[in-house]
Parts: sequence; C-alpha cells; structure tokens
Amino acid sequence: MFAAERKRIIKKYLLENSKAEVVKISDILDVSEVTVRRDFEKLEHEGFLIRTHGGAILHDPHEKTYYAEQDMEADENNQEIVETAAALVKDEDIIMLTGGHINQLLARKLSERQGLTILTNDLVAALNASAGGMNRVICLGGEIEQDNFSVSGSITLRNMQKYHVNRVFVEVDGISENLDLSVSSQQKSELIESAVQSSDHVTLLCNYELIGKRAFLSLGPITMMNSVITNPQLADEYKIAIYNKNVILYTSINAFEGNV
Amino acid sequence: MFAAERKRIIKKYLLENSKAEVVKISDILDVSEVTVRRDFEKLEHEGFLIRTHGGAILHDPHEKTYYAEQDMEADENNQEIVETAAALVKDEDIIMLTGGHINQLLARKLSERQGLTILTNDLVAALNASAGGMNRVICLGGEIEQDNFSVSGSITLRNMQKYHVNRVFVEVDGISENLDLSVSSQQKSELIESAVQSSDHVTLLCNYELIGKRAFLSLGPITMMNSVITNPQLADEYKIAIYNKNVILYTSINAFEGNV
DNA sequence: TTCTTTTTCTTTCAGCAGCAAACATTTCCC
DNA sequence: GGGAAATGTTTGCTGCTGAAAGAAAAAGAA
Repeated sequence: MFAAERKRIIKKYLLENSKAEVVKISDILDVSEVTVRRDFEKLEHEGFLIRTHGGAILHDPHEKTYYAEQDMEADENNQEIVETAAALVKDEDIIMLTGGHINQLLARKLSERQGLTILTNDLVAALNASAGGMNRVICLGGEIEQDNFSVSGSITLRNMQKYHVNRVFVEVDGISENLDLSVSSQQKSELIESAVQSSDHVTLLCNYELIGKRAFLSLGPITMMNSVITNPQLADEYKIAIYNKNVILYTSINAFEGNV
Repeated sequence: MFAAERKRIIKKYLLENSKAEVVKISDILDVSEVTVRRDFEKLEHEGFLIRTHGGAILHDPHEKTYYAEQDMEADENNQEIVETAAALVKDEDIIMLTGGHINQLLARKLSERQGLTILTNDLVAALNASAGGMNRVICLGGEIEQDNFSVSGSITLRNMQKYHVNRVFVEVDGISENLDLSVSSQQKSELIESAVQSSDHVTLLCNYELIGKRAFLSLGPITMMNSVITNPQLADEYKIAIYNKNVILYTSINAFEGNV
C-alpha cells in the first residue's frame, strides 16, 4: 500500500471518528505502529490532526486557544523594542500609540512612569497605560474593530484631529522588501495617516520578522517615519537601506543612526 | 480516551459554563480526580483557565487583568441583575452602557448575542461586548478615570451627544433612603445626565445593597429613571416606594411592575 | 474567635502503555 | 546490482494514569 493511500484512509477515518488510535490504525492498515506514527507526524505537520499520547485527534482550526501557544521568541523580541521605545519617551511627553501588540506592551511599560500624557486608539493599550494611575491616558472613541481591540472610523479620526502630540509610535502589518509599509484595513491606514500628521516625530515599532511581509493596503514609504525601532537581527542590507533613506534606526541595544 | 480529547471536552464545558468542578469533570470523563487536576494544571499553563479550590474558572484574558477578586455573593446578585437586563434587550437594539461593574458583566453577556449596537464609555465593557464579534460596539473617547476604566470629560460628552439610543443602562454609586441617586465624581454625573437625555428609556442597574449608601455627588431623584433592576432581597418598603413613584421595578426573577 | 472535621490538593510511587532512536530489512527505481 | 527511500524491529526510556498518604484549605462546631 502506498503512503498516500494510507494518509487518505487515516484522514477518512479521522473525519468519521474525530479520533484515531495508533494501534487501531496500525491494525486496519496492516502496517507497524511506527509507520502509523510517522504518518500521523506528517499529517500533524500538514495541520490536519493533532498528535496525542496513544493516537491523534482531528484538528479544529476554530478551537479557542487564547494565548496558548504564544511564540515566546517573538515576545522577547517585542520586549526588546519596547525597552528602546520607552527610553525615548521623556518625562512630561505627550505621545500617541496606534493599535498593535507592541504598543500594548509599551503602554504597560509606560504605566510605571508618571507625568506622561498617552493618547491611543487601542483599548488594551489604554487600559495598560492607565494601570499605574500616574499618567493621563486618553482613549480615542469610535467603533471597535473585531479582531484587534482598537477603535477606528470617522469618529476616531475626528477625535484624533483635536490633538497634537510630541511623538507617535506606529505599528504596521507589513513591510515590503523595498521598505514600503502596509496595513490590513482602510481604517487603520487612515488613522495612522492622521496620527502622523498630528505628531512632531513619528517612530515605527517593528519586529524584524515583519520585513518581507506585505499586508493588504499600501500605506507609503518608510520615509514617512522619522525613526524605526527594530531588533538587532535585522539583515544588514535593510539596515543600510534604512540608513540611506535618512531614517534613524534603533536596533534595540546599539543604535545605528542616520541623520534626522 | 486521549488526554487531548479530555482537554477539548474540558474547554468546551468551560466555555459553556464558565466554571468547572473537579468532581464533576472527573465524573463526566470517567477518570480520576488527580487526572482532572493535572489537566486543569496544563490548561492553566496555557492560559485557558484559572484553577480554584474545587475546580477552575474560565480565564477571560481581558477581564482578569483588570479585576481583583470579587465578592462571590455580590457577584451572584449582580449576575441575577444582568440576566434580567439582558432579557430586556431586543435584537437590533441600540443600547448604551455607562461605566460600572454590572454593566461590564452585562456587556459580556450581550457579546453572545448578535445584531446589537452597543455604546459605552467603559473600556472593559467595550472589550467584553466586542468579544463575540457579532455586535457593533462603539467606545466613547475621552480621558480615562483612574479607578474605574471608563472615560469621561468634555470629549466624551461631545462624543455622546452625537448618538441617540433605545435604552441606556445606568449604574450609580449610591442611592439614599428616600431614593435619590448619587455618584462619586462630577464627570460621571455629567455623563449619566447626557446619556439619559440621549435615550428613549433609562434603566438603573442596582445591587440591593447599594440602597442606603450615599456617594459624593447628588445626581437626582430615582424618577429620572424609567425602570430599575435590582435583587429580590430589596426591602418591601423600598419596593413600594419605587412603585409609588411610577418607576418600573424588576426584581430579577419576578417583576413587580408599576406604570411606565 | 479557636478547634475540629471534612474536603480538596499535592506529592510520591508503581505499573503500564506508548514513544523515539538506532539499526535492520524490504521495496522501489535507475 | 546499487543506492535511496520506506518500512519494520528492538531496546531503553518517557509519559500517562491511578492509588495512597500527608499537607493545606474550607467548612462547621464549640
């Protein structure tokens, strides 16, 4: 029997029973248990099933996991960026945080400080920032985007226009190889544009792994940023490219700076 | 049965019941209690639940961060009020929730519904309401009050004035013995006044233990409400007094109604 | 309150089943 | 036939589970 045939049978079995025991499948297919395990391994890799002691169960993509298998490494990289960003914030600064995971972490970090004014459209960031009780936190109003806990839309933009800030920390959803920024929705794009206009200095927060990925909506070239904070792992070619575009680059620990 | 299967069943059970007892799960899964505890331990590690003495409760990633431990009895009373309030909300309603703990619980309850438009100045309520992804949730903007996760101030009021809603659920900080309402801050008072003006129907959510307490700032008589939802334990004298003031009274299970 | 009882939890141990790794064998294809 | 890929076998090890005993927490009694 061919491997592909076994796979097909296993899939069929799983779809019917939603679970499969190694012993049972080994019996049905008349192959050794090792082979079944190896098949399971491949199918797990394909995302079809989840292996478990004794067998496997059907993979349910909609299953609620919360932050079960959070990527610890990405998290550490983000934390690195947060530390650098926080160091750039001066006491009594008025800053804006656009929505995103790194900004949520930054907000939490800044909640330890005092005397800051923090403006944001991300509800989680707003709550994080207000935790310490020593800063002034302003949350923009508007309709909540379903997947990312931030508000957006015309109300948000109108709210935003009333403010002027010293510095805005921006997160995007993709950065192409020639350093063009992109985001996943029209609303996000509009908000970032508005925030950029309302700020003296614009800083991009970006995990180095984001580079090379493209999101749905093009936002503009990286030169719309005054500075970028990313991880040291960023490939040298990008470091040089950013430097040549006169954007300040902070790679977490050691800064590799161009002109302002 | 595989460990992964048990995990999945426990997850499902928790999502449906919000809490799970060791004994009960041990019974359902037909495994020893030790095994259930070990499963709980793993799921706790994954951030899915929080273990308690005797069982576990669902870990709500947002709620948990912003709440201290709650008084269980008060919580049950509040839940009673929430059930009644939720029953009053019709599909496609446009409702406003002012800040407060009961409204945060109500928001979570309503997140199971769909087609609602929910307006609120409480960030936790906003996040709770948007959890299901099937409702339109609008969060008012403004400055965050340090102690209660809601926004207020002139921006909030200006935001609020743009909207008109079918029903507003109001929470206050105190109700005197002659049924005058009071709150703890000027901002809160202004927001409630504004919300009352923007709504067809005003409902007060109030734990029966609140009566007799007075907060800093007087808001007005209970007649500014169209209806009140509280617990059955409310003393009869108050029930009669509310009835005589022509305010509809819902005492959770059985409604004791006056005229509109 | 303080003490006692009961329930629940943690830890340890033992038995078993399942597993990975290395190596052996078979099959397939050139 | 020779090499590569797939499959099978053996071995020692790990992980899962439940029982039991002691620790801790909650509930009840004085």
